[in-house]
Amino acid sequence: MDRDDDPGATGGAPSAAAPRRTARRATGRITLDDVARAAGVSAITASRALRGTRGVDPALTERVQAAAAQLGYVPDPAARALASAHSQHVAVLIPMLSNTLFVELLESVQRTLTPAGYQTLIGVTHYRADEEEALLRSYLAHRPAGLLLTGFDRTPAAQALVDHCGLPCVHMMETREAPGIHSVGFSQQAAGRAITEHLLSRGRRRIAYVAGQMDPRVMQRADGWRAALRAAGCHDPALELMDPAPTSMALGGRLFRELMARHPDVDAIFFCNDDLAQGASLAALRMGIEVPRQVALAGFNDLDGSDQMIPPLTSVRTPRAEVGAQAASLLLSLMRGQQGVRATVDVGFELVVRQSS
Amino acid sequence: MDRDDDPGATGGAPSAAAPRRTARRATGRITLDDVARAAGVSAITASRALRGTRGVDPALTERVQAAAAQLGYVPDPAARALASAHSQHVAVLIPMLSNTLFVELLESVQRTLTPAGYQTLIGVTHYRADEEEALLRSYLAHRPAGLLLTGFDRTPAAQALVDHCGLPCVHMMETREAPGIHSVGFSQQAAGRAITEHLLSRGRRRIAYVAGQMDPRVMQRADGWRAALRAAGCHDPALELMDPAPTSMALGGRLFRELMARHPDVDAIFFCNDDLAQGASLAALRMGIEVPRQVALAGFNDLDGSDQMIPPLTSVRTPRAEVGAQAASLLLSLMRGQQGVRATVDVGFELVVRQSS
DNA sequence: CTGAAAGCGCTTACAG
DNA sequence: CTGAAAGCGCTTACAG
Repeated sequence: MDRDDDPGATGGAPSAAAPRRTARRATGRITLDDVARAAGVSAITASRALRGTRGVDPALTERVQAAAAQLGYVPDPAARALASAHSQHVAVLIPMLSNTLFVELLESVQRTLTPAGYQTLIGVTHYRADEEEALLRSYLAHRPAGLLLTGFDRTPAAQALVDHCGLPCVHMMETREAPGIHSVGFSQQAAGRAITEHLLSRGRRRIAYVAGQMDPRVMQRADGWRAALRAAGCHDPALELMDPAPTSMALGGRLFRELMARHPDVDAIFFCNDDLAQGASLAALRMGIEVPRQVALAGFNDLDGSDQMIPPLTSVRTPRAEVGAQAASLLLSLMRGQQGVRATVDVGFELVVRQSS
Repeated sequence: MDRDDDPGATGGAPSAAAPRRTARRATGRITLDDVARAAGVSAITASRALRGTRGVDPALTERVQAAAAQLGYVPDPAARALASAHSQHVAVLIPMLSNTLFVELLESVQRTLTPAGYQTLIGVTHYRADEEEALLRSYLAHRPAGLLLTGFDRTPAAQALVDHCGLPCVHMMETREAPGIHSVGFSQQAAGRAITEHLLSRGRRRIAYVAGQMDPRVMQRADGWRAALRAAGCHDPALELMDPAPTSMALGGRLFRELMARHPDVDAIFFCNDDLAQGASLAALRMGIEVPRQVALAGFNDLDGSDQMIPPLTSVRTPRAEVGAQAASLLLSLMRGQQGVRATVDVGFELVVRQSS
């Protein structure tokens, strides 16, 4: 029996046989109660039907879904997080967005996580341990369902937060075999070594390493460069040129000029990132330094434009999209409590030899 | 009197003179109640003290803050959002992160919003109206405190969501004078016109417009280009070359070759974004086409590397950091309910004339 | 200036 | 397979 004069009825909410339990909330928001009432079930059944919990009568599920759709019901993430102690957020911490590498990584992560119903909280650390710690603290308060971190280097406090939060966590870009640690990446050291060995195979002996940013992975590539040169008996520490500034084409040009002025006998340069190598390539062109005749150039990450340089740049293609996709799906498995997932995924890398070397 | 055998006491919570009202929560989380108890005040007073609501005894405020610090209390954003109907989130919707323009815009937004206690929810729309609408719907469910949108073009449904959510909203990158609308940007049309007039002033008459992405602002720049050429009596619609693909150096090279093959008499090109112009510059170099003698090149946004090109590229410097900072502080004013804020802020643009034109 | 009560909108055990 | 009760951790009125 429908009482149209019911003072609690504010508008044409579809009234099923179910009794009106409360008047429309003060906020005006359409709630689970509204849906349950419209479907003629209890709130908890509506909740289960909407979340796809198994063990609900299919007929009821259908009725609830129809009611939700008709009312335009959108679950309140805050209420859900408060009640269940977990949000549908995944916190993703990356060092910098101005390096397109991380933009591609992020896009790939989202392509996997979004369809699975998770929302990414993007945090940019600017390569600063203190910023990462602050972000972690703030994001953890939001009770995310999982964590996606870049690399392994962080403050002890940040590490403690990660260790004690009890949340599934996957590390990206580097790999590390350790109990309870999940990671997707490749060996930065091996990649640095491989490109240096390529330059050695071209007969180069005075091979420099030029880097910006100096983050952990840049240092690991330096290790690879050093190891290859030591093995070949031609390592010269003076040919290591590092600058803490973020990488850019402008910085690449500047460091190239600096290096060539100081060591005119350098016959090859390995840059920690392609933007540096691109800037160097243009500087060489301006300075009349022939590439690769006088000096061979090699970059890292194979970014947009490297194949457009004159001559086209040799680089290392790093599968960041693959890293993002695999890290995200590994995290999904962990968040779903699946057993027997792989702890470490090495996606490898690929030398892209072009005319600059 | 402290009863150490109290079965509700699970662990060494600092027990002040205040009575234990409830046992420690099942979740183990440190709550406002814990802080209030430790400080010997009620939960609501602790809440007010921590939020800085005026009208709390300074002595109490100090005691509460000390207790919170000592216990390592972190407010629960979900509970706060649920109770107050507003989170400390600001949803920021941008089209793409692979265009560094938006990365810089975003960084600038965060530099203003983060210190003010707001957290940015970054949403990337990929220039797709349907993705923007979905993001809006999802973010609105999180009850953000404010909205930062890129431009004005969206689906009617998305527009309705923005209109009816009643949330403060600032539009970025473009400006529009309309009642109730807040925007920070500059005239894309005027910028397109200015750079074209510059090329005209150099004596060029066969001036092409080459663009990728074809988003609304790219089209507005096209309008400016068209207007300038019409005014000069030398507009040729055949010299408008647009491609829906995202801009990149590779695309710039391809479009340049295509244009020069089809219209060898072109004597200047205005590119909608610098990455296209950079790719074209390198293509010209490879093809032996002299810049600017045979064809002048001009880009847009003055991105990293444009001053490294051979010759250095003429461009339009767009103050995206300024846009981000001003948009964020305008939004802050609106969220704080301040009256008499400026509805429209035009931050202008600047021609950067280098040797390519 | 301070507090007791109610409620925000969900989900988690616990019953049946 | 379904539901009534309690509770998640805060803040909003409403009193005093």
